Amino acid sequence: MTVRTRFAPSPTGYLHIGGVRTALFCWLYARRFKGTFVLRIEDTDRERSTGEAIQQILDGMKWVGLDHDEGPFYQTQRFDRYKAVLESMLDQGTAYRCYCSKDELEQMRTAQTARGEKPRYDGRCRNRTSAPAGAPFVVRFKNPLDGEIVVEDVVHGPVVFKNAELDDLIIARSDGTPTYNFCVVVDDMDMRITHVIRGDDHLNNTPRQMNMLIALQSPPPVYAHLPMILGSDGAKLSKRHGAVSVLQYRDEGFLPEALLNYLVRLGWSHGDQEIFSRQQMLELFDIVDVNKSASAFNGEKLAWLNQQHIMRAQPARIVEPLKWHLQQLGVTADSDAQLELIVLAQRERAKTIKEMAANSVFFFKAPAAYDEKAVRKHVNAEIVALLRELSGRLSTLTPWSAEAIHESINAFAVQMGQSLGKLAQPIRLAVTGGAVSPPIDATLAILGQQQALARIAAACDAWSA
RNA sequence: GCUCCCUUCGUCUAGUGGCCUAGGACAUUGCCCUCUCAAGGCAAGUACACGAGUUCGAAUCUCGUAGGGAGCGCCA
Repeated sequence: MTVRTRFAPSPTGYLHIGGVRTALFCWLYARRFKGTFVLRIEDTDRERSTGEAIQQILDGMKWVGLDHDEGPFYQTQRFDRYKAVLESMLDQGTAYRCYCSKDELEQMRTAQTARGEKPRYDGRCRNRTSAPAGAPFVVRFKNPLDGEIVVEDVVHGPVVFKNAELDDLIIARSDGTPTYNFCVVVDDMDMRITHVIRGDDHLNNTPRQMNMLIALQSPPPVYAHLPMILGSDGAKLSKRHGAVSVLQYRDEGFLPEALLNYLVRLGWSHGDQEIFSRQQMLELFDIVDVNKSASAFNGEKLAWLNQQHIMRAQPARIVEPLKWHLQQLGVTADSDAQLELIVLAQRERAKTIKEMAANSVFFFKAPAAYDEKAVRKHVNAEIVALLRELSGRLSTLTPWSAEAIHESINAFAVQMGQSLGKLAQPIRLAVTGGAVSPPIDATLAILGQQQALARIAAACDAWSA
């Protein structure tokens, strides 16, 4: 039997972290076992589903690189099929028409709640023989009255439900449209899904779905209910901490591989290993290693992982996103070769590509001003004189490489009886305007001889005035 | 309220009866390295929710308690 998994978001909002984690586990499991990953859009709620949300989900999935083999399938395009299954269930007596009004149901529920019972449908239309002519009705699934149904969940182990606890759920509304739990069952059956991997907020739906599958004489799939992801405060994920569109992480300068690495470690681990490439996740992931408890989202660890991935990536990999972030800051960079050098120089001092871009603007724009506090600390007349002299030497330096620059400055410092630090900081101020940058030799090398010398000269002039 | 699920450092986790005076990672603090900032290295503090039981021995098994979460819609 080949593995078939599915990710089935409902397009009522953007694709967020929780959704991506679910998708990731489905995708990983399918890929790991050479199976098929199906994407299905659950858009039966026409009120809340939007085309924009669908596009967002597709874009998000694409960005993180979770590619599907089949789909996307849309439930709204399968209504005929649902209708057919509905009819056959009615015919076979595994479903029945219920004529109870919403008011009647509401009364029933309040009465039950008042008695301290779980609100549920009491099955009063279950054995109805006469149908009120022309009255509106819903269709309910005829759930078994007694016995037990056990969900053999891969992450939770066996979970037992008494059928008596389950009521007859509505599978078609009075307007004839099918409801979620029913569509899921028909879809999973039709799409021959072998492993249903989803959030554990669905665990309570599972026994009903299994009962329907049994009624349809279709063997239930394997279930794996994933623990939830909580916000950083331990409460439900909200916009404050993570429940934003996954695409926002792209815009904040995160690498998709870092995000996936972070997410895969929420509820899953492989010994003490923290950093996983996409390839390693694929080789090591198994749903049976997933743990049961919910986990809190931690942005700091995500940021750390992001930096780790930035540092490990081929510099060329970072060039495109870096360009994009620079563009956002009004800088157009065209030399990929130079950008690769910038990545090399900056990657251990930026947690995100956005931050890297912000730290790198000076390579493209001469400083408009100099950090006053730093100038006071590092610059005086003597230093300016030294810089002018050093500048003269650097003007004849060839090749203009980091090594050569380092040697030249070092030799000059020794000759003048100065420490390298005494000289490096003022040079840094002159060329960047601030007190922080990559090593001064690399910084000057990337800047280019002409630009570096021009900036030093300009600074000396400014500081002499 | 009822049903179901969950419970190891602040956070993510290792751990499946003796290797645990509980390991790793993020974060925090200190030190080292050092031209700045980082990165890196080293070190420190911090956890088995609680209570019974089983056992020679329990973070690991059982039961109870507490706390947290989910579900109980003509939403998905």
